[in-house]
Amino acid sequence: MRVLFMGTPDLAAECLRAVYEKEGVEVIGAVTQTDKPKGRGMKMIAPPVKVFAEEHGIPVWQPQTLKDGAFEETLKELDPDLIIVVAYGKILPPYVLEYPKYGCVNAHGSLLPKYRGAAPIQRAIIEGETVTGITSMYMDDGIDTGDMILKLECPITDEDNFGTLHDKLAVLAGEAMCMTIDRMNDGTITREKQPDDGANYAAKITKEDSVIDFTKSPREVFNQIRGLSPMPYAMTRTPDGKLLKFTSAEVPGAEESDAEPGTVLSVDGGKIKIACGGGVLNVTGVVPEGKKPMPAADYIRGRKISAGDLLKYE
RNA sequence: CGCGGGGUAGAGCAGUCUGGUAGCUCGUCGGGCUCAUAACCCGGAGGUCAUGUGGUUCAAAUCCCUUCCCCGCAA
Repeated sequence: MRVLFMGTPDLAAECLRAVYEKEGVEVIGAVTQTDKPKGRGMKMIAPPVKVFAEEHGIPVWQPQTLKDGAFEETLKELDPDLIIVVAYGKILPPYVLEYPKYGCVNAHGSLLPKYRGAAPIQRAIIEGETVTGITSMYMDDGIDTGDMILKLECPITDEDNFGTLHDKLAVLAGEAMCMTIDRMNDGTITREKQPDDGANYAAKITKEDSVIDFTKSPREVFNQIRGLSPMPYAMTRTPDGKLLKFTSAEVPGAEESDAEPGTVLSVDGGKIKIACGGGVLNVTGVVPEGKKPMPAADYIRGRKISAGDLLKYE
C-alpha cells in the first residue's frame, strides 16, 4: 500500500516510524510544515517528521500552502492509496481529502469526541481526566470531527505528566494507525459517527494557561503543573519578580491553611509547601529564571526562597 | 546581529558595585553518640573562580577585552 504521511511534531514522527516499519506499507513521502525560526537567535528548526524522513530516505515536501495547484500536481505524481495525517497543522482542502482510494485517516490524542483540537493531551491532564487515548478516524472538513474507526485507551495516573503521557500516546498512535491499515487490508474496517454528546475542544495552550492561580484547589494546581510539564511549565513569580516554573509537585493529605493563597508555608524536607485554595501543595521540582530544571531541594539550598514568601504573577 | 540572565568544590548558591590569602547550605570520606536513623556532634578531602602566554594593577573571582557553553523571554 502506497502511503503518504502528513504530520509535524514528535508524536507524528513516532507514528511515522511505526507505519514506516510496518510490513506491506510503502511510505512514499512525508509532508510537513516548513522549517521555522525558533529559539534563541531565531535559528531554523526542522520539524521532527522531516528529520525522521530524511534519515530514512523518505522524500519530504514542505509546502507553504495546500490551497494552490502546486501541491495538487505533487499529489497526482505520488498517487497515494492512503494518506495518514497526524498533527500536521494545516487544514486539508477537499481535493486532498478526496484523492486516495482508501481515504485520509487521522490519529488524534484523545477519546473523541472529547478534546478535539490542538492540545488534547495537556487539556486532559489539566482537567483531571483519569483516562484518555488515541482515536483513529476518517477525516472530514471539520476539526477532528470525522467518523471514528477505532480507539485505544490509556489510563492517566498521578505519576503521569504531559511528557510521559505524550510518549505513551505516541506509541499508541502508531499502533492505532497500523491496526487501521490492517482492517483496511482485511476488509473489517468500520466507521462510526461521532456523537454530539460530550464533544468539546482542547484549545491551544497559551501563556495564560501556564500562570498559576493559587486560589484554585491543590488538586487543580497539581493537574496544571503536570499537564504542562515538561513543556512549557506552569509558572509564577517570586517576590523579587523573577519567573519560577514548577516541574513537579505532590498533593499531601488533608492539610489546611488559612494563609493567603500563594504563600510559602515552609521549605522543609526539600519541598516547597504552598498555600492554595482550601489546602496546600508541595512543589518538588522547579526551573528558576535563567536556570535549568532542578529539584526543589537544590533551589532551597541556594536560599532563593523561604517561608513567608508570597508567590504571585505580576 | 531580537531582548535578557548565567558559567566559583560532586549539587544549589554567596562573594563582583566599594580589587587585598575562597565562603554558605548540602553531598562525600573518617570518627563519635544512639537500640537505631536520612537525626545530632567532631574532623578531613575536594576549586588553575568557563576560556585567553589577554589588558590594567604592587595585587584580579572582583575592573576592561576575547572566545566557547548553558538558560529564560520574545517569535
